Formats: sequence, structure tokens, C-alpha cells
Amino acid sequence: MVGSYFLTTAIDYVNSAPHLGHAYEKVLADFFSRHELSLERDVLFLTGVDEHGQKVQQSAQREGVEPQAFADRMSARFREQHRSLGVASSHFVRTTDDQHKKIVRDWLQKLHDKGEIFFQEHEGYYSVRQEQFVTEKDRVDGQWPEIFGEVIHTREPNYYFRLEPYRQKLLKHLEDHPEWIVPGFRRKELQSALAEPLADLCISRPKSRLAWGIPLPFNEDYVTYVWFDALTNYYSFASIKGQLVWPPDLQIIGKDILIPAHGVYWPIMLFALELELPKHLLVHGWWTNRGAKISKSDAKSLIDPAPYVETYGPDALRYFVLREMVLGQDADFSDERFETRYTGDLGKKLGNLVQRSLSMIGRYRNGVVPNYDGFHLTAADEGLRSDVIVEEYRRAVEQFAPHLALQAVWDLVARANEYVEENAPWKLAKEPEQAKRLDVVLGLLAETVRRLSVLIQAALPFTAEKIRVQLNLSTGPVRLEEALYGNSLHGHTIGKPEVLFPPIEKVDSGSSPAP
RNA sequence: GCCAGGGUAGCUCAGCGGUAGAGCAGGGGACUCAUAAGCCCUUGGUCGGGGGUUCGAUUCCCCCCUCUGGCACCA
Repeated sequence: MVGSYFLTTAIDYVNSAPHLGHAYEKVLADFFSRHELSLERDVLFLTGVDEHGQKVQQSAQREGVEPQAFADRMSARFREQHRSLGVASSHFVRTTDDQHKKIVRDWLQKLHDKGEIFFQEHEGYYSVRQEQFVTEKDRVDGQWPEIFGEVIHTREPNYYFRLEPYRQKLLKHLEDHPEWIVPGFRRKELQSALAEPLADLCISRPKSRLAWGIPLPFNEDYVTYVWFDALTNYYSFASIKGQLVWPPDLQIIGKDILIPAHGVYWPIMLFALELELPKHLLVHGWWTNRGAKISKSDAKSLIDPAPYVETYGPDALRYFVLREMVLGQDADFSDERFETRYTGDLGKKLGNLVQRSLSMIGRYRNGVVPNYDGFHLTAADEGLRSDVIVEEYRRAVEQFAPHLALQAVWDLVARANEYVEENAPWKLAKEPEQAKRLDVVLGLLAETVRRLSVLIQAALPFTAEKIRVQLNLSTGPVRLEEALYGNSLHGHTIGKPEVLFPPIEKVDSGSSPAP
């Protein structure tokens, strides 16, 4: 193994069902994870769910079940989404895991001992209906909005975590590590969020108000609230074969949780604990539904990827989200765009190339890849076997640009399809004196298909496997190095070609038109 | 209000000082190995508006309009 690579995704809150946004983030992480595996790194890939908190407690109550039972059921749904998409994490994190609870309590105790956490009485307005404190800012025209119900003036002592002492250090870190936040423009947003002094962060709730949480080690009448419960997960399971791995190389989050959670609270928690900060925080954008915003509260705007996976297969969805979204920016999801990618890029370009190449080898050479060692190669031959594409692919991935990486791969697909036309093997096959030429053409095509199976494995793992089966090659993960041109297939007998992306009539749409 | 990023072909976007590019969609063609696929050719834009710098601006500067984020403020 060539070193290790540790990456995480945000953990998803089990109060609502998994949707496209969740799926995208996990696919993205899985893509990077598989890429690192292909570089022979020891990969630790963490993803999972956030199970504590008020909303889960309320939802469970509403259904008359225990919070744990509710969390179990919802966690299973997220797990199922990962499975259906081929998201192969090293560990599925659950915040109700004892190992996690122990770490959370250790951290809290440590920070309490250091004086970073203190006890203070808070006086303010409290919404009974929302079960939370509200501020003057929440008022609309001097009145408390209806959603808060009755608002009372009350006082409640709680535990607070000091942020301000580390603000300058964090600013300095931002300055010294321009690569920390990806893409770069998010960095400036964080910088401006750190321009003003930071208020202490309330990290507890009395058990009387919130029972579904992890009790504070220094006061069992309280549970910790949100941040120490959720963010800590990245550390709780950070080990490979029993060895602590720290810090993460890559943490993938959505743009909604950069400020303040992962850009302020999280690094300051790590500073206070004297732990290193993650090397990269990758901040992705959001999907829109046919141009309309997707909002958690509007069920109609949510896109469930399941029907698409069901109809088109997991790789189709993986390809779409990775190819269509410029990392960091928002992108639009619609049936039309999805079908265009599926039918065009996957079916007609890649699928057809594999099909026609293998079928011609079967038809003209009895399924045996010709050996063309020492034969004359044309400029077009040289172009097709070039390794430049592998370098382009790798560079794009390193720059966190999966869409460019895939574009590079599809450039090779296009070049191969052109190559078939230019050389018209069906014509060569009719002329016995062209046998050597046909050997070169078919041999190169077989080699190209083989190389493509390697280049797509991080993005389209299922398809990569299928192609390797059709080539009658070993299955399972392959080193990226194998994407370089070689002659490993000379004399090799391939299997039967099968359609990779069959035409689909119609999908039962999960994305509803914008109103 | 402040900060950042956009506004380029019907759609999604690239280009960012030298008289406009890609993919998809639209039109035409030759071929037949292949998923009626693929390949070749092609229609299409006063590059948000105005002003300036320059021999020359989509590309640099200023102003305005508009969209998207982030932050702040008021209620």
C-alpha cells in the first residue's frame, strides 16, 4: 500500500428520508474513495447518520415508538440508499454507537477540564412550541411569528464552549492553507464570517427538555446538543486496523453546513483538543429540480433517486451526478437531462463502442484478440493508444473536478468511435490481404475497451465489472496504472458482448415539474 | 447595505486583448461492425446595457440592470 487516505461525508440527519442531495454527496465520496483505492492507498471512507436530537425524539413520539427504534428504521433507509448506489464505505457511522458516545464524552470531559467549556445562565425568549430559544432577530414586525406559538421569557443554565479565543488562529490557518477550503471562493465567505468576534456556543440541553442525546460526563442531567454529538463522529471511527488515522485528507460537505458548523465550530473544536485540521474541506453545491429550488419542507420539490436507480441502474445515476455537476456549483436535475446523458453518453457512445468492438472480434477473429506485435502503426493507431488521457483523468480528479475527469474519459470513447469509422473493419474483413491491418484495428479496440473499464471504475463500478466480464478478465478493483496502454490481451479469448445500457422507454418520474 | 460569483447559440456551459467555441437539440450526407447505434458536414450568437482605455474588447476599467450565494442590519 502507498500510504493511507481518509475521507468522510457529512452524516445525514435521520429525521427526513434520503433524497438526491444525500445520494450525490455519497457518490462523490465513493468516487474519490475508489480512485484512491486504485492508487493502492489504504482507504478509510466514513459516512453515516446523525440520530440524536429533538426532531428525532418528536418524530418517534408522534409515532409512539422509542427514539432508538425510529432511528434504527431510518438509518436502514440511508444504508439501503448507499447499497443501491454502490457506495462502499469502510464504516457506516451511527451516532448512537457506543464507541461514538464514549468519544463524545471523552472530548467533552477533556475540554471541560481545560476550561474551554463553562456553565452559564441564559436569559431570553423561549418558544414552547419549537422548544428552543428565539432571539429578537426572529421577530417579524415586532411580533413572534405564528410558527413559534407561545413565546415566554425564561432563564435556563447551560454549558457553553468558547470560540473567540481561537478566532485569530483560525484566520491564520485559512491564510496559511489556501487549499483547505475547496472551491476557493468559499474561503472568502468563511473569512468574512470570522471578521467579527464569535459568541460562545451553547452545547447542552437539560434532559427535561431533550432526553434523546448523549449525557454530559460532568453533569448527567444534561445531554450535549448537535455539534459535539455530530461533528465528533469523524474522529470516533477514524481507525484503520485498530490504528488511529488523523487528520482526514478530505471531508465532503454541502454548502449549507460550511458556515458555521464545519468552517468555524469544527476547526475550533480541533484546535481546543490540539488535533490537526482536515487537509481539505470540499464544499459541494445543491441540486435544483427543473430549475426550482429544492427545500426540505416542500416534499414535492424533493427528488428521490431510487426510481432512477431502479430503472436505469446505479451507474446511470452516478454518472449523471458526477458528470453534470461542476463541483462546488449548483446544478439542475431533470428527466430530459438525465435521459440525454443516459441514452447519449452511456448507451450510444460507451455502450455501443463496447458492443461493436467485441462483436467484431467475435465475428472476424472468433473472439480471440489478435496479436499485432511489430505490425506497422498509423498516426491514428498511435493516437488511440496514447496515455495522455490517463494523466488528464488523474489531474482532474486531483483538482476535485470529476466532471472533467469523465469528460476526458469520454474523449477517449469518442476517439475510439471515430477510429472504428475511419478504419471500417467490416471492409477490411472482406479483403484477405488486409488481415494484418484488421488485426491491428481489432487489437487496439480491445485494448481501448479494456483501458476504459479501468478509467470508469471509480465513477461506474458496476459497468466496469460488466465490461471486464465481457472481456473475460478478472473482476474486482484494478490499479489505475492498468489504464496505461499495454498488450495484455494478445491472444486472449473474450466473452460474449452484452448490451450495457439498454434503451429505456420511460421512467416513473421522481422529479416533478416546477409549479 | 457589504462581500463574492454569474449574465456568451434554443438548452447546459467553456473561452477572458487580436474580427466567437463544445456538448445536447435542429438540418443534410455517406456507411452498415453495433443499442434504427456510430461517423462526417451543417443552421444558429450585435458575448446583459451604457461609457472609457487601446490600433483593436466577449476578454481590462467605471457605472447601471439582473440572477445566485454568504454576511450584516431593521422590523
